[in-house]
Amino acid sequence: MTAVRPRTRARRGEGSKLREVILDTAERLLIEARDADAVSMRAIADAVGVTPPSIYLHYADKEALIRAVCERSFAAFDEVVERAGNTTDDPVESLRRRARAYVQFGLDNPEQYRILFMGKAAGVADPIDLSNMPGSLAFLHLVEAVERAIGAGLLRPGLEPFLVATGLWAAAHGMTSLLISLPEFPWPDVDTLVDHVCESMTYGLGRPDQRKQAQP
Amino acid sequence: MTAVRPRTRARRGEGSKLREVILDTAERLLIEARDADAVSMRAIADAVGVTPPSIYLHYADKEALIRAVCERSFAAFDEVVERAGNTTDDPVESLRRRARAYVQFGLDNPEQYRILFMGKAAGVADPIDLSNMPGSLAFLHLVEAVERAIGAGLLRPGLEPFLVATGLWAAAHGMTSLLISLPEFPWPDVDTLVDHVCESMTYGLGRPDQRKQAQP
DNA sequence: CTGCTAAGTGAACGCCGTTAAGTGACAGGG
DNA sequence: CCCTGTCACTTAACGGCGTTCACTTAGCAG
Repeated sequence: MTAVRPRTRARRGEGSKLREVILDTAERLLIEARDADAVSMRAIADAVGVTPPSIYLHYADKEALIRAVCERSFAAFDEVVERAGNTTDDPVESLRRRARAYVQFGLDNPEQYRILFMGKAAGVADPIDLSNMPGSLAFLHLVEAVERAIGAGLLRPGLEPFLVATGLWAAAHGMTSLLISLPEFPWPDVDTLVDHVCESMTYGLGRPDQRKQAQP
Repeated sequence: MTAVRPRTRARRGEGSKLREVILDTAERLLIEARDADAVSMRAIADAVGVTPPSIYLHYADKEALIRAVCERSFAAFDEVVERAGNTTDDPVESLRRRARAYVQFGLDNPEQYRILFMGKAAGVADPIDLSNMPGSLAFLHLVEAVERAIGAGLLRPGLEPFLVATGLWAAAHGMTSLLISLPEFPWPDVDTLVDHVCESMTYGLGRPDQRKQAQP
């Protein structure tokens, strides 16, 4: 019962203003409910002050609306991570700051993160367009950051940047994902965890003197 | 249309046999649909050969039934990972084999994994009982495996086994989770990825000579 | 055979996402 | 000033969902 039909009809040619209002409202309800299934089209329509079919004038279906919400939330994702990475000149420290920013951003937008990165796989019928995903650009920038670290001689030469970036992404995502889905686990402090994992991946958990072989 | 009411009423005292039949059927439909939402109680009842209310004689609600399916699928999880870890005497190699087994088990039971480890956080009202989760025992065993590796002098002394185990878990989960949710990403071969991440976490991505400091 | 009770069924409730058809207001032309 | 087209929306409904309640039927003990 947030706003029950106070809305006045839009003027001619301004029908698409409703699109924005719906998006804002859906985002608010999604954040409040922390669960897309618990946000019904009817509830969104009610909160906007409109009837349910009006939503379909602007969004094909519920999934499209929810995805629009998530994509807008994550529009700033790449930029935030990039900015965090650019606060230092040390390419390895930069990677650590990127990881921190990644995890924090996910935790700040948990349901959106869950829908975008932890949802059910798209069917073979309508596969996700990876290139349009908000995270794609961020991943490309991560690959570049890895290349800089290798180029600076701080990571082992010969490492494949793509493979390294994929591994770093998986590690950051793993922390984010588990923190979102299993909050009752006795997690250490988030930054402690992120720093530990970055430290592990940079310097290794193994004793240097026990090192068997360093692959190229 | 898999089996439309061929079922004969159970004998007296054997009502709980239906419980197992429902569980088997729900598991089958869940695997087929790869999506719990797409498996309706009515569809399960139909496939069993029974009416929907009968399910509620054995399971409180749909969530309880689906969770029962997932928990049964993951009953063998800890054992599988342990067995994989016990195929070598080298404690570090053992960790790598555990990671491989973890990821593979998740990929073999993707929807169950997604529900158990990538679901929405339980509300504050009814928090998940972590100690009863199938993964809890596996995590404890992972902590022990880490302790053995430290005890054998293969990992840096002074490392906190719990923190290390949490980081390894996050890394393994991150790969599993992303592989499940974003199959259209150009993933490297799964074992290549797992091995790379394990290698990174063991020996580090950094050049040994560039090492700054080794935290205790 | 009778009666008890376990093992189900039938029918309904209120919700959901979605669609087809209808309506009313407003801008522009005559 | 009124007519008319069309844009912005509503009304009403469909089929499906999880779930509940009242009811019935079938197997067994006595």
